[in-house]
Amino acid sequence: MRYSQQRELIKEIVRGTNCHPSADWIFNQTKKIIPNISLGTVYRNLKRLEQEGEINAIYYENIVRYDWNVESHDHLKCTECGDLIDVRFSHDEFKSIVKRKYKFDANNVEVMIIGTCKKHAKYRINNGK
Amino acid sequence: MRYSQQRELIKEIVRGTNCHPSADWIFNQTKKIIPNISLGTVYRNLKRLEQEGEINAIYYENIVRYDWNVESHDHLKCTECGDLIDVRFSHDEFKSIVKRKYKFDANNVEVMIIGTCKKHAKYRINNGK
DNA sequence: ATTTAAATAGTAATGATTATTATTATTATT
DNA sequence: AATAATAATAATAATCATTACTATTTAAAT
Repeated sequence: MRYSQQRELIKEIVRGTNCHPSADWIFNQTKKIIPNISLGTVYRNLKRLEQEGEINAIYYENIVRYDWNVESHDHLKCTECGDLIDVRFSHDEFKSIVKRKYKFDANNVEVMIIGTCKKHAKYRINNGK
Repeated sequence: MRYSQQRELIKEIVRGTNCHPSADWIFNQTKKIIPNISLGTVYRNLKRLEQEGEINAIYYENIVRYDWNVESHDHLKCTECGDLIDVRFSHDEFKSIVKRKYKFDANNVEVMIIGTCKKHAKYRINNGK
């Protein structure tokens, strides 16, 4: 694959944040460095970087978000602030269950846990118990 | 909520299939019974039925699919044929882990297992072992 | 039967993503 | 280093899923 400074920048931006950004967010960041970069270029390169395993794509609620973390991992999604939090579970048990019960060959397991993160536990009482 | 035959039909169609249909598929089915039904009506009612817990919405890969099964359950997605297969796991362990380690209050856990279903296991050798 | 407001049909608008195409830039070749 | 070949880009149009709008219809209360 041929070098392009656009692709390098996009990769750098995804790797430089923990916010699991959308294509549009990444586009806005790249524009600060390359003002006339095209949105299509961002989409095309994100797709390619994902196919090559350089970055990870997360599908949830009709928007693709990207993640520098290409290791197998899962996410907590906070319904209050929208944040995605990385979390790591073992999927081996799931894989063996579906293999045994459904003859299904699992390549990948994606777990999304929906709830509220600790930032919003406003009225939690900690009385030392 | 006021009765409407459109909503009843939509509910019936979702409950009558195991194919985890999209809004568009449901729209095409309803048109066979109510030819001038509007796509917007289908979307509006699907959203409402979901909010009332009458049907379930599944978010994956930029398209919402619907499911009559409102019990907590998970899915296997076959990359060969696109089929979604229902499967049931306990999520209690996940919930307690994220509560303990991240102070995250989980309402819901969604597991999507990506792989190939038994229909495509063409070259599997069963030599009796 | 008449009234009232919720639901609809039809259509336009939106938002995310993909496709198209003429131009530009990287890399290989002379 | 200049030239040629072609991959990648910018700019724009198109597409697809979904939502918003509005005049009309319809369920249900009076």
